[in-house]
Amino acid sequence: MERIDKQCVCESCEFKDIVFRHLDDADILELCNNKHENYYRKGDIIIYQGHRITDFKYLKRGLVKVYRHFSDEDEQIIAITKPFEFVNNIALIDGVFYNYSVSALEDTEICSVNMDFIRELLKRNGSFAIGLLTKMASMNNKIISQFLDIRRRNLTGKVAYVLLYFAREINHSMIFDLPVSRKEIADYIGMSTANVIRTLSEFKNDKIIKVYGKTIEIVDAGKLEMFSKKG
Amino acid sequence: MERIDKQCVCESCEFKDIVFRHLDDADILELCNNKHENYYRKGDIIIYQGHRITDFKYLKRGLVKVYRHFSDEDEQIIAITKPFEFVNNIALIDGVFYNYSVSALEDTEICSVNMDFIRELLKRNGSFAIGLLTKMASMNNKIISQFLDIRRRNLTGKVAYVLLYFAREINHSMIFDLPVSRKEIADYIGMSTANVIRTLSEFKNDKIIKVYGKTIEIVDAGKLEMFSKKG
DNA sequence: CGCGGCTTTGATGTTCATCAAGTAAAGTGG
DNA sequence: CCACTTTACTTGATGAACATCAAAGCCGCG
Repeated sequence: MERIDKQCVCESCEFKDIVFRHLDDADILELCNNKHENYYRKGDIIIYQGHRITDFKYLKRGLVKVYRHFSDEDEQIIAITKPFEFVNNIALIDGVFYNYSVSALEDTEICSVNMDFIRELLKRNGSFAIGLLTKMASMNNKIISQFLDIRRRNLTGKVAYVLLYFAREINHSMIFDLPVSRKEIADYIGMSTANVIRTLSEFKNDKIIKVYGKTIEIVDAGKLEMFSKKG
Repeated sequence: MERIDKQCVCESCEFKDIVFRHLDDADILELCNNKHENYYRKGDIIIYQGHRITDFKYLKRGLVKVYRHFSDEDEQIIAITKPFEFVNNIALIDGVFYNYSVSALEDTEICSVNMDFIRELLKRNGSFAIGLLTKMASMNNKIISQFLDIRRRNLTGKVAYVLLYFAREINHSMIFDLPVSRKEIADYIGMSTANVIRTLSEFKNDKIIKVYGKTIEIVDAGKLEMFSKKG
């Protein structure tokens, strides 16, 4: 109980600055002893839809997709997010279950903190509560905003939009490896797989992008932007 | 400052049980003095997209639509919610603006509490923070869930879904007045106005619903359910 | 080397948006 | 209260956008 751990890794964690900024040293130390890190390989399922929520989880490294099954083999992708963007939507009430799954699109590191401890922290540390509220509100705003962005576009615009999203938000480069299959892009934007592929081929033929399997190079970002704006 | 107000209306407010449950009497009293209630007529705009967020607002009575403009005359409806379901997605950071508007679909009563005071309460009262977090998480889950529900259906299923939503969640009756125009239903489900009307007409011809202007009676909820399930 | 999954492309038909024209309803000013 | 204007609603016809189906190519993996 009185164990002093000078090497507490949470001290230097980037996430500390985002949500745990206002914890004092003692709390950080306790957090360190309460949290556990889990590593997932590409394709592993991190959170199962229908399971009970017991931990507060956030993404430290890697890339995940958040999605909902609605029948065998059929799924809708809610979000594809990178580190420090995803935290689970803790409902904080007993007896609440995940209504989505989360899986790793790349090798991924997840930090879990027991919900009871989070609840305790919230109770005694208001600044922490504000930080967490802010984080959750911002995540939800992003998700809803992206839903609307995608919904108002047509097929061409949707595909252009996600390409730009992957390039700018996820990979920060105009040449990148697609983190998902063609079918997953379709599940993301709510279109059929065949038409997603067709649209990519058209972009390729029009020399707007270059495609090497999973690798995409955006040649003419301006034109993509134009399509994304409504075309 | 020392004013004792035995008649504090917040004491008996239903919303107190939802979010402000864990405030002590002194805080409730202070809340009472910090909050102000606003009344809106049907059609009034309560929150303007683009305006700075200064208050925590929640819906006490009435019905509102939450929506985003993306060009003149064009809007997307994010949610139609009833009392105690809507609270604004407080971002709690300075310099943050609403990225949606809220307007009254019926005569509506909104309670506003200055954000600084909410921030103060969050800081010193963890149970309050947990309640607010829970409320926000649940609201966002509902919105996202409904988005997915609507997206995976075709035109007929979407219209059937919203009719059942209005009947069950909003009006608690199989005969009710539509709180929105046909165009707004279209903006809600992301289809064209003409096709929403066409679908309603088909339901009417098939004797699944009866339509008297804005009044709808669901005659065969089972068939609507069937269409809503995917048909 | 052969199997299975992902990808690609074409052909076909369905679903849906759009346009247009007309009707009902609701607000507005005299 | 009525004529007028405007806005909401309705319906049909047309074409565009998109899903679906099917067949074939590619690619990784055992």
